[in-house]
Amino acid sequence: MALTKRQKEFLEFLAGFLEKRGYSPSYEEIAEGLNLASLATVHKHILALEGKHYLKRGFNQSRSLELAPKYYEEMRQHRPPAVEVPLLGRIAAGSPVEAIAGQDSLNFADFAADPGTYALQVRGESMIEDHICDGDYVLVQKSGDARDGDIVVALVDGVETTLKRFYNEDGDRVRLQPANSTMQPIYVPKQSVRIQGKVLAVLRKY
Amino acid sequence: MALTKRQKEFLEFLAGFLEKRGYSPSYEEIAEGLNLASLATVHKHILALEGKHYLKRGFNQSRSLELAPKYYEEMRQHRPPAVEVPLLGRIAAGSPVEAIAGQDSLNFADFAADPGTYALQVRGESMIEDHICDGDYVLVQKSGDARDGDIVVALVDGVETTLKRFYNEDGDRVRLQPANSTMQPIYVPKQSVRIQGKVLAVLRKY
DNA sequence: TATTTTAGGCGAAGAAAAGGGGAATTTCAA
DNA sequence: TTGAAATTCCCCTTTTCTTCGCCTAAAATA
Repeated sequence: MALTKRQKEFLEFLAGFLEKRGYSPSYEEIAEGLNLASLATVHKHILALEGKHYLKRGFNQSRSLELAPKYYEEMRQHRPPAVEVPLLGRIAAGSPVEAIAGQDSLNFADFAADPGTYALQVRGESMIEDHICDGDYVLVQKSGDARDGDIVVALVDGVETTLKRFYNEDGDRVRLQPANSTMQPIYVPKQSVRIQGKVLAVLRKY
Repeated sequence: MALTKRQKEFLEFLAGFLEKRGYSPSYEEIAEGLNLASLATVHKHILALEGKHYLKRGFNQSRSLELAPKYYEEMRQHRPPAVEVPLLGRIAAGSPVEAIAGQDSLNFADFAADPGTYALQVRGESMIEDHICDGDYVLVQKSGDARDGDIVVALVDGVETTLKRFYNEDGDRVRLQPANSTMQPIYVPKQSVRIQGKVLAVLRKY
């Protein structure tokens, strides 16, 4: 059972009211919101939408309108091309899977929410102690600056691009710290390093 | 029962309308969208497509057109829900970004391509030497069996669920190997372990 | 090749939903 | 008890769907 134009407007008004005010509107308020002169019309819309299972209500109860699950399902479908997988819980060695309260899916769209996000594939072992391995992908958000401890993509002297942890040092210098005890940190003047982005996430495919 | 050219156009228009507006178009609107002068023609198309099970509708009901499951099945290959980020190249310590030939974007849909894919958040350090850390998410593909060396979600004795590397051993036993030298491998008879899935990917958010 | 079927199309008339209104009535909770 | 809110009844207009002929071209069939 599909929605009509007006019914969709009705639901959107209701969703907005619920969202903003936290409680159900009265018929009077709905009539006002939708430019209707008669409460009978409001009532009819409610009966229709209840019949289509888009909303629930209590009979003869004031301000008892609720959006039904069907509404939310449909809104999720139509809106973002969300690629998501169910997030079932947490797993640890030797214990059953714990369920996670609240969040119940992992949405990839979150990772690419910012239009300036891009990916790089990592070469080498320079971040191995941060558990970023050869072949992993890093999702990088374009950003001109970084805070201490951020993992950044840095352009040094206009030629070398490296993946390192970023730290401010005394005397207008910065330290670019690899996460590999066999490698030395790089100390460079602030002016000769440009932060191209911060690592938001790491992705590894097997 | 295959679609004709015009019928395909019809469905595509309908899908577009539904997607954008969130409700079904009227015959009038369809006629306009497809450059038809008569509502009778629209009606005929609808009857034809209903007969072929590509859409559902309510008799005599306004704006009640819905795409049937058959439509989505058939259009699946046409619909990459493309949440993707550009993949700019490879990065290594001390060298410029190399461009990657061929692949130039990282598509998240690939990770969840199989409908049985789910995510788990990792607790603890038992896979730390495989660079899977506390808090990381693993994407798991449901699968009853595993090959030696796969990282699997295994249910042992019907109670314990663990994340381990899987190896077949002599004598109808399997070894579940943590990637942490402080922890011991588990040896169990094949019958008392059930593989719930294989880890396809690891995801870490900062 | 002649004939029938089918997809696609046009217009207009008729019928049923959907949308809307006014006013009286019932309900519920304060 | 009383007022605010929900429900009902009856009526109206507009929108939308359905049906009935009638047409052409292409495809299938005899």
